[in-house]
Amino acid sequence: MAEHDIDRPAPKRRRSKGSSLTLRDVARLANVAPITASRALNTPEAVSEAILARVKDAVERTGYVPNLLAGGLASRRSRLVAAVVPTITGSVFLETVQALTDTLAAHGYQMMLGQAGYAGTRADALLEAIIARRPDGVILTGIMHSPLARRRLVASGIPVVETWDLTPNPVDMLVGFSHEQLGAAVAHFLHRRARRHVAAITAGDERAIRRHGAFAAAAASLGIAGPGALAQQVVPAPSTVESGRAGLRALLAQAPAIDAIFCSSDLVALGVLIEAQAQGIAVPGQLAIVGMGDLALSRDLHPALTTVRVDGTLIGATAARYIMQRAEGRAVAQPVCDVGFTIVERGTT
Amino acid sequence: MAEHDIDRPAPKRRRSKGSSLTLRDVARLANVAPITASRALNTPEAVSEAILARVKDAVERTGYVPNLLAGGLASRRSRLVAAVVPTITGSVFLETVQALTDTLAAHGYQMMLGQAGYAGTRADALLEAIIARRPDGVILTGIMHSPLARRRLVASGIPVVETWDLTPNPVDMLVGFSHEQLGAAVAHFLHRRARRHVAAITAGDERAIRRHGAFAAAAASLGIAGPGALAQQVVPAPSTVESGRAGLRALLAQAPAIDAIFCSSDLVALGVLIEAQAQGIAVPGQLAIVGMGDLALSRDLHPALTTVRVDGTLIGATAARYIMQRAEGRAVAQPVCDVGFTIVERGTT
DNA sequence: CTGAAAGCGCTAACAC
DNA sequence: GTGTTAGCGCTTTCAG
Repeated sequence: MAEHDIDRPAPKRRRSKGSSLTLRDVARLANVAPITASRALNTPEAVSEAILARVKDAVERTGYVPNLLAGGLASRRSRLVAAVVPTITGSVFLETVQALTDTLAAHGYQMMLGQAGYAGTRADALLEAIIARRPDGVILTGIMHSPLARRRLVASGIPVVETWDLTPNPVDMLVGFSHEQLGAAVAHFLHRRARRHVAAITAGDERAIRRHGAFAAAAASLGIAGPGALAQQVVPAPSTVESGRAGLRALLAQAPAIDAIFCSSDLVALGVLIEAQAQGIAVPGQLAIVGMGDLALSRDLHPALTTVRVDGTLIGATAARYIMQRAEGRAVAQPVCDVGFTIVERGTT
Repeated sequence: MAEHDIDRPAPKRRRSKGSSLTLRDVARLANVAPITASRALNTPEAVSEAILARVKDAVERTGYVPNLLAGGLASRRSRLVAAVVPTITGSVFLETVQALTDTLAAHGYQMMLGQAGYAGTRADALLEAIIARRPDGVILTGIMHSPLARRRLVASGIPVVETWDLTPNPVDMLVGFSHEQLGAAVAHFLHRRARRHVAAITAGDERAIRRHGAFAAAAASLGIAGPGALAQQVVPAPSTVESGRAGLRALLAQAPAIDAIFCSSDLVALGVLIEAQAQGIAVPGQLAIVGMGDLALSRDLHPALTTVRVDGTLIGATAARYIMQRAEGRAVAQPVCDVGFTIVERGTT
C-alpha cells in the first residue's frame, strides 16, 4: 500500500454510472485518438478522408451526440446566446426573438430566453443567472439598465448587443433606431395630413415616453398640440387593447376636439379603433389613428391601421450576426446599426 | 531534465490567458478548500456560520459568478431546460413559454427556446442541438413528432414533457387537454345556443384538424352540420387575421345559410369578425363566432369574442414542475395532467 | 495529418 | 464540518 506510486496510477473512471456515450467510445470504435475524432467532427477539413469516414461511421452507428457543455468548458465557447426581453407575451419584440433564434440556430448556436419584467426587479438576478452560463453573447431588448447589471456585464467581458434603441453610451454594440426621430416624424406626418388637434396614448415604459416626448415637442412647434399642453394618456406597460379603449374615453373627456391619436403600440391603437367604432366615431373621418409596431394583424383591420413599422427581423438578424462575429474572434467594424423606421400609411389616417 | 519526476509535477495552469475568476480564487481568499467554498454557495446549511460569512464576503469582494457550465459537467445537471415551439410569433403558446421561463427562473433553471417550424424539417436538427446541451428536461409544444426525434429523445434519457395535447402514447410526461373533447363541446355549445347551420375555419395544423374533426362529427350527429358535409375552410398555419377574413368570404360563397363559425384560433376569429363587420353582417345576430385560445385582446373586442380558453400558464407551470422534480431525482407520481378547457361565452354568440 | 498530455472550473466520493 | 482526490467530456498546446 505505497502512499505514492511512482507510475501514475491508471485513471479509474469512478463516477461512470449513467456511463453516457462519449467521444472516447466513438474514437475507440474508429480506431483513432479522441482528439482525432474531435477534429473529424469539428474541423473535418483537417483530417484525412479515410479517418473522416471511419469516425462518421462510428458516430452513425452509436448515435453519438457530442456534449457541448464539456466542449464549451474546454474551448471557452458555449455557443449559447442569451436574449433578454421585458416579457414575452404581447411583446413587440417577438419578431426580433424569432429572427435571433433562427439566425443563431442556423449557425449552431442556441438561444436562452430570459424575462426581466417591466419593473426591473428581476433584472439583476436574471443577469447573474445568464452570466453563470457563460454565453457567447447577450442581447438586450427593452429596458434592463440597472447600473449593477451594466457593471456585471462589462466585467464579464461577454459581447453585448442592445437593441430597439440608440442610446448615447451603449454597453457595447447597438442595433436600433431613434425613438425621438420617430416621435417627431409622426407629428409631422399628422400635420401634413391636416390634423390640427393631435393627442397621444402612451404606455408607461421609458422608450414610449421618450418617443411621445419628441412627438409632443414637434406637435407643439407645429401648432397642432391643442390649446394647452398635448392631450395625453399614460397607460401601464405592457400595453393592451383595453388600455386603448379606456384611453380614448379618457382623452375624449379631457379634450373632445382631438382629431388624431398617436398610440405607443398597435394593440393600444386597436383598442382606440374598437372604442371609436363602438361610439360611432368615424375613422379616419373624425379621428385619425397611428399605431406603433406594425403587428401582423394591423394590416388586416378594417380600416387597416396606419402605423410605424420597425424591422424587428432585421434587428434580430443583425444582432445575431454581431454576436457570432465576436464569438468567432473577428471584430465588428461598425458595432452600431440604425435600422430606421417607416410610417406605413393605411386606412386609419 | 528528468523525463519522469517521481513526485507528480505541480499542475501548471497553461491556458490561463483570460484567467477568469474561479472558485479557487474565492476559496483562497476565504482561506478554505475549493470544495468548501462550493458547499458554502450550493448547500449553505452544510457549512459553519463563520466559513459561510468568509466565503460570502470573498464572493462579494471579487464579484465572483460561478461557471454553471463547469458545474453542470461535474454534477451532470445543467439546470438548462429546452422548450420547443413551432414558431414563436403569433403563437398560442406564448403564455406557456412565459410561465415556463418564470417558473424555471424562480428555481435557478434557465430556458433555451427552439423553433421547430410548422413544416417539421428543422425538428431533427434542432433536437440534436438541444440534446448536445444536455438539458435537464425538454418541453415540447405543438407538433414535433418525427420518429427519429422521438428515438433520440428516448435514447438520451432526458425527461420530456409533451404539452397542449393528450396523446395516447407519450414519449414521457404529458400536460394537456383533449382536442377531441374540445371540438365536440363547441358543437354542443352552439347547438344549445340554437345555431343550426354551423361551419368551421381550420388552420392546417394537426391538432386543429383533430379538434375540428370532432366538431364536425358532433355537429353532424346533432343535425346542425348543414345539408351535406360541414362547411369548412382550411387555411395555412400559422393562422392570421387575414385567413379569417378570406375564410369567411369563402364560406359565405360556399354555404350562405351558415349561422355560426368555429375558428381554430382567436386571430382567425378576429378576422371573421372584422370581415362580418365590413360586410354588414350582424354578429351575433346573423352569425355567431367562436374562437380558440382566448388571447388577451379577445375580451376587449366589440363585441367581445366567445372563445375556448386553455390555461396556458397552468400548462407551463406544471410542465416546469414536472421537469424540476425529475431533475432533482424525485419521481413524478402522476406524469399525465389534463388541464381541461373552458368555453368563455362573450358577445359573439 | 495524428497523437499525448494537460487541463477548462467545478463537484461526487470518500476520508478524517 | 472540512479537506483530498479524481474525474465530468471535451479541446488546447505542443510534439512528432
